[in-house]
Amino acid sequence: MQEDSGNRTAQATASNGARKPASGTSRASRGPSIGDVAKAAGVSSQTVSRVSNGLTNVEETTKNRVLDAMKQLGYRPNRAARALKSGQFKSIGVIMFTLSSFGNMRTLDAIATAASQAGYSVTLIPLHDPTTGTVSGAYHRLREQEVDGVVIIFEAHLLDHADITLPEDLPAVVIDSNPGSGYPMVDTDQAEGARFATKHLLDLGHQQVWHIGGPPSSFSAQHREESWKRTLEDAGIDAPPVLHGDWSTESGYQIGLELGRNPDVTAIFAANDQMALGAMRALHELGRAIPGEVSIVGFDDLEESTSFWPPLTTVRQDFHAVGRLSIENLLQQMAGNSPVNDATKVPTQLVVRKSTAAPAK
Amino acid sequence: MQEDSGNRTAQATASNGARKPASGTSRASRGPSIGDVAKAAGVSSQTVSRVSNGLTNVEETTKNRVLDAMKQLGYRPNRAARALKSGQFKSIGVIMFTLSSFGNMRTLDAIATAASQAGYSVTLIPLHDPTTGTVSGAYHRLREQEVDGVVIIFEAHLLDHADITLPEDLPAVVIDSNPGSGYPMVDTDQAEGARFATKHLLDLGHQQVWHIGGPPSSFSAQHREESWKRTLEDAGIDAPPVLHGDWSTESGYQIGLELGRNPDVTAIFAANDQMALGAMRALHELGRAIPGEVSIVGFDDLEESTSFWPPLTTVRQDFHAVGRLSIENLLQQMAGNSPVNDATKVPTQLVVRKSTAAPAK
DNA sequence: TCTCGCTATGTTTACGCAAACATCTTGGAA
DNA sequence: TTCCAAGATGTTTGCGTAAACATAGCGAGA
Repeated sequence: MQEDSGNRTAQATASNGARKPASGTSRASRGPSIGDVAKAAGVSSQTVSRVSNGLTNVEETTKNRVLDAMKQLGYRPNRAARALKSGQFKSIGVIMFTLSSFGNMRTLDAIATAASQAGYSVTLIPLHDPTTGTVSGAYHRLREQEVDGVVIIFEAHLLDHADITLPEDLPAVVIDSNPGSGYPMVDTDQAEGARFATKHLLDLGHQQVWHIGGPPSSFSAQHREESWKRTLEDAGIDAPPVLHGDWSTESGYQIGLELGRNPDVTAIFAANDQMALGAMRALHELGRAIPGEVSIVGFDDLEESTSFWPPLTTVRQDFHAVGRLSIENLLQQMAGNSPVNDATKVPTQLVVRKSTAAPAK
Repeated sequence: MQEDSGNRTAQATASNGARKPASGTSRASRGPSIGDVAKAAGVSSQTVSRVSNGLTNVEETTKNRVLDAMKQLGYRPNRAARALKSGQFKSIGVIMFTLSSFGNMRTLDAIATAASQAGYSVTLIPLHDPTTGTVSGAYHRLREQEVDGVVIIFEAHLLDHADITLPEDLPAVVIDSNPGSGYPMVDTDQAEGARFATKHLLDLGHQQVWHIGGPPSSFSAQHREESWKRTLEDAGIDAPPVLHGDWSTESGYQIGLELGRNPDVTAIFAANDQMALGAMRALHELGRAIPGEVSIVGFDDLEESTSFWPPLTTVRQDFHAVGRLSIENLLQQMAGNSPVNDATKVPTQLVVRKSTAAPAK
């Protein structure tokens, strides 16, 4: 029912096909070209091009004739040809080590939306092995793929290790990096969020706030930790030692076990919701009431966090804004505007639920 | 240092350039072309092409000379030109309505990995508004973007509504659809997973298993529900009415409240982990012990599920395999092999944790 | 009436690459 | 020694598009 319709245009290819798929060139039954449309409409190909690009200097009737021909033939401009001619690819690359984190995913979602609204497609460049070799491979691939700009989503220490150098004329935006990276940066205001969380616990009357940190190699984690520490110090409190997890619930669980055994611990700020969840599990197992004996605050605001037991007080990140602003910045750069070198910070929001309360006296 | 090298070939363009960045064509300071490399190496461009494509019939010394020249000039092949010439784009499109679901994101991750290993890039086609217009817009964009194949990740009823018709010669694979869609399908073996979950509860001694279903429009949800029902019937049990959520924790919570008030309910199978989580929260609030009074099983196995309170017994989906197999199928099709019309089912695995136990007598 | 100047349209060309074909070299068989 | 086969390399060509450059047509002002 759908296999005998192949004889539409060409006779140049009339004799091949039947044999075997050959090297791989065969199946590209190309669609109608600008020339086919021109022939059908009885105009020159240049006129078709003008219509296709929305130029105004085409007479109404001619234009309609061309449009009809396009529709009839199902014409679609060939991006490859366009890119070759114009040197632009209308594509934005996203370099990332993993999609599997909640934040990255949401950010990517926003990036894809914003990019597609601006007429750009998004090409994924996954990097799974953070070694020099792999990253430079990705760099190469980037060049090959000829994107017009890139968004780099990963923790900047990997960037450093990787010794990645993007083509100097390639617009780039970095997410979750340090400000000194040389690229414009867009990120959640980590410091603000951590301050909100810490202050919330302090305001409830806790004398001390313990911290479950993210991996020290992560700039997000560093910023949250620094801000937590500074907030305590501003309140005249010496910060207790930090226990570092790796963002996973499991690491949060282990650290929660440790903290939970210490009766002095009444307030915990975890660097993300998953570690907070793990810690809550540990506290449950130890029989420590939340928030009766121990209060806990997370960071991220996962969709699930509202249904954790108890529902988790946390800091909401606006990943959507991060993604959107990244693209805006990138588009600016691509438009040739001065390289925007500032660090855009996206505000956070404290979401108070049931995992925090005043300490028992 | 790199701005006075423009007199390379033409004189037709000799006088432009200096003025202003103009419309937007400017910044594409194109890299070296195959011709530049050829000149530098003192060979013909065709020889460079041969080296670039790994053809064997080039003498070792020549090859090295070309390679050196490539490295020195930082040459990278231009994909657009290659695509234009060959009719292939070395790119796979992924059509999806939302990235924000756990499964989709894991699947996408696997797709990106598998595709890049095969030398393909991945282009995202986000669809946020499931109306006919939007989808057909996406279809058009697809054509424009000239991908060599597409993976469609969304619930198939949207496909139906959208009345999407992919170009008939465009290889496609559908995930989470019904087998009759006309496209090869790859999906988790939903029926098996639901059977595992239901049977697990039955085996523990529960006389009845209630079900929190996903939205009826989702094929995954349908399959899970059907299989749950069949499993009960095979055990000689009449299935109770199904309560349908929308996959969210909130909907699980609402349904959990309802089920929890019914003292007859001792075993629940939720169609995903998030609804299971919501239901558990409801049960906690109602003071019903898990698993003492009520056992509950989820579906998905989120990373977090192991730290839910109590840790959730659930059915693990192998999203990675789904993604990988999709790409494998697509590559097969693109290689011109017979259209693989079967439905590939990826096995599931029951992960028993602490949310299930034998019913109290 | 003629010419200038604008708009609508057509023609040529090059973007970078790689098939297809042409040519040159080399070594071995007759 | 002559000639040919096979491999190495060069030349031509066209993929689809859109700038750059022609040309044709038509109205307005002198």
